[in-house]
Amino acid sequence: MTVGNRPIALRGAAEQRAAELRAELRHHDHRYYVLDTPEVSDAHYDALMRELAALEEEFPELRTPDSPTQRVAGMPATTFAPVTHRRPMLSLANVFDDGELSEFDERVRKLTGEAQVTYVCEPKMDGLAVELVYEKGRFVQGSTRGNGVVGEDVTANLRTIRSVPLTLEGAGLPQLLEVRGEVFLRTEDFKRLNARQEEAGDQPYVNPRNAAAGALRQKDPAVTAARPLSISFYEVGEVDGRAFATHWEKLAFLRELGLPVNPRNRRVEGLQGVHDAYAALLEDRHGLPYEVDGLVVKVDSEDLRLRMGAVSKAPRWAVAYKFPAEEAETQVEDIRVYVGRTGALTPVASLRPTKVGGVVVSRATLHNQDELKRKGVRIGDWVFIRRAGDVIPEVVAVIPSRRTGEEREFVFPTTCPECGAPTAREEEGAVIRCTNEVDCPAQMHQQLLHFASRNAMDVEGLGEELAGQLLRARLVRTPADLYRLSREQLVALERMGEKSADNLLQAIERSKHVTLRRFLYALGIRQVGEATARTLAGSFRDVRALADADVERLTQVKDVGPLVARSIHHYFQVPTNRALVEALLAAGVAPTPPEEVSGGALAGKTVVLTGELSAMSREEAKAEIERRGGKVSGSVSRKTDLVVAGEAAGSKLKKAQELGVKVLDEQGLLALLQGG
DNA sequence: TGTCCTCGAGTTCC
DNA sequence: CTCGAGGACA
Repeated sequence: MTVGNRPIALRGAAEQRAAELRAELRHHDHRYYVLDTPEVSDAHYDALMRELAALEEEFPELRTPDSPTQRVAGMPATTFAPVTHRRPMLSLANVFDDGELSEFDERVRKLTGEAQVTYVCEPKMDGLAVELVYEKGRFVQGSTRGNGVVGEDVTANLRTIRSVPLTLEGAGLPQLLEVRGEVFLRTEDFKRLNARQEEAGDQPYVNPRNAAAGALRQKDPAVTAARPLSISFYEVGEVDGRAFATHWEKLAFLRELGLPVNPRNRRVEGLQGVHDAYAALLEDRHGLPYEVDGLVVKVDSEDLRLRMGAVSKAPRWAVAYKFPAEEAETQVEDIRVYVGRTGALTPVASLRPTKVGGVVVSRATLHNQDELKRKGVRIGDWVFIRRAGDVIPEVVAVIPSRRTGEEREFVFPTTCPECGAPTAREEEGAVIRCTNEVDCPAQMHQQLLHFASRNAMDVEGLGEELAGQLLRARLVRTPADLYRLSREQLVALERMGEKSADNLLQAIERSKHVTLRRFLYALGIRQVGEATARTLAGSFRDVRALADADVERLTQVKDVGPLVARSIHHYFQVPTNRALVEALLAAGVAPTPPEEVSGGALAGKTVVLTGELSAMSREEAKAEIERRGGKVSGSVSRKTDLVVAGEAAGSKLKKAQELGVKVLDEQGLLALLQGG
């Protein structure tokens, strides 16, 4: 027996799945709209909705009037007065890739009979849609979208938004004007708000949109006022005595009235124009001061819009082209502890591999014990993860409602997982360390890698894998042993040919000629990074002199305070460290003190490099600047004399412009280096 | 004493 | 890149 041409069993399964999906979607709607505490990401919600829509497409008899697919979204809360929109506030259909966008464009052209359509592209700000009503130019009522037909009266809260004009100016104001826009939190304001939440001991918000939703739904407008919401307008609803031929005209009208309109809106021609706008926005996405989750594409001509109309919940003439999700949820399969160069124990979550922000993420750091405790992550937990731009993936929050009771609390080890030595927490410090200063294999491994790294001794070819092999084969215990390696010993290692062995030996040999600053940095003394190593090299000019210096003498060095001084002094008090230095010197490592530079072209200047340089690497540029007496620093401040901005320079360039610091491009730098 | 500026350290993926 | 904290300086 079949229904239509499908076996009944299949239909039965579909029916059951549809019921499950509906129940789940309703649950999430409640969490999201009523409780303001969503427990799944938008991407997850979208996926459920799409699955349900697909099922209903295939089995139309399953499409019930109360299905979540049949209404816009959400439900009115009980705490605010209901407002019925004069015209329903529709939501937008989503597309997720080029193919789906092309289908949209094709549909538009077919329905309108046009060969090419003009579109308006607007950044889709991640916030909440609202409608504001102006009567004779006075702001009289504001409401949320709600379910699209009935929303909530949030007039008092909207009044607290500084960029919402309470009265409109200008000649020929309409008697009645409805405007629609998005309420959102700027990224900066979001961070500040969350910092305050945490200080007050409250749960931080997962993202700016939820924070904005929370702020808008405050019963006390004073609380809303303390949360600096922003607004951007993009549509006109009901309006008296004013007709618009295009959407672009409408946006201009809004702007003339003094209503904020996004300056990134673009009017483009055809599909290609939309593609370009999308690519450009995606590129700038993280430079914008607010979160954007896609591009809204609207047919510009009002006439064409009328001819196209709307389907049940969304207009046919517009679509939201979504960016790849930067948030996802996944399960914590395990929590492991890694031991770093300084012995710091770092808990890392092993995640079920999940695609987020375009890449598959399988690990995320939990930083330290405090962080772990604050987030309350347990093994087996479902968590929100987020990866914005090039930023390292992070666990944002646990999703408590997905707990089954099977989750295990993670117990921070009291002994080092690598060497078994007891672990200890430093006074006032957040990190827990392995107390074995001498022969913890993990620390030895990391120290060896650090010693050989590019900015230290620069032993090319000595990476993660090889360092491990050398240690395991007991060919190397300290960095000094590198200088005793023979060709025979190396060739005996797995995956090590004669050519590779020779290359490595050469690299090791080359590293004997090293500057004192690199040498000091390579030792891995705690609190001594590249910058401190440089000042120490200039001040002492000899390792043994540094090793013999007492705390008082060390403190006299610029940028060295009591803590750094004690750390250096302590390092040379440990006999094995002292022995290491002597062994290195005996092996032929000959650190050279820096040349005295005086009166170079950049003497005494602080320079910051940002962006991508093409003619030289960052390291080369740094060396050239230093040779002329300049100092290269990592962050821009008022004390910075010059910022060199290469290709695709980001936040540092912006900061330089804000502070009025002199900026040069790469050409400018080259000219300066040559001239000097 | 408080504020600003830097530096060190840790980290993920390709 | 970000966080936290050391160090300089007013």
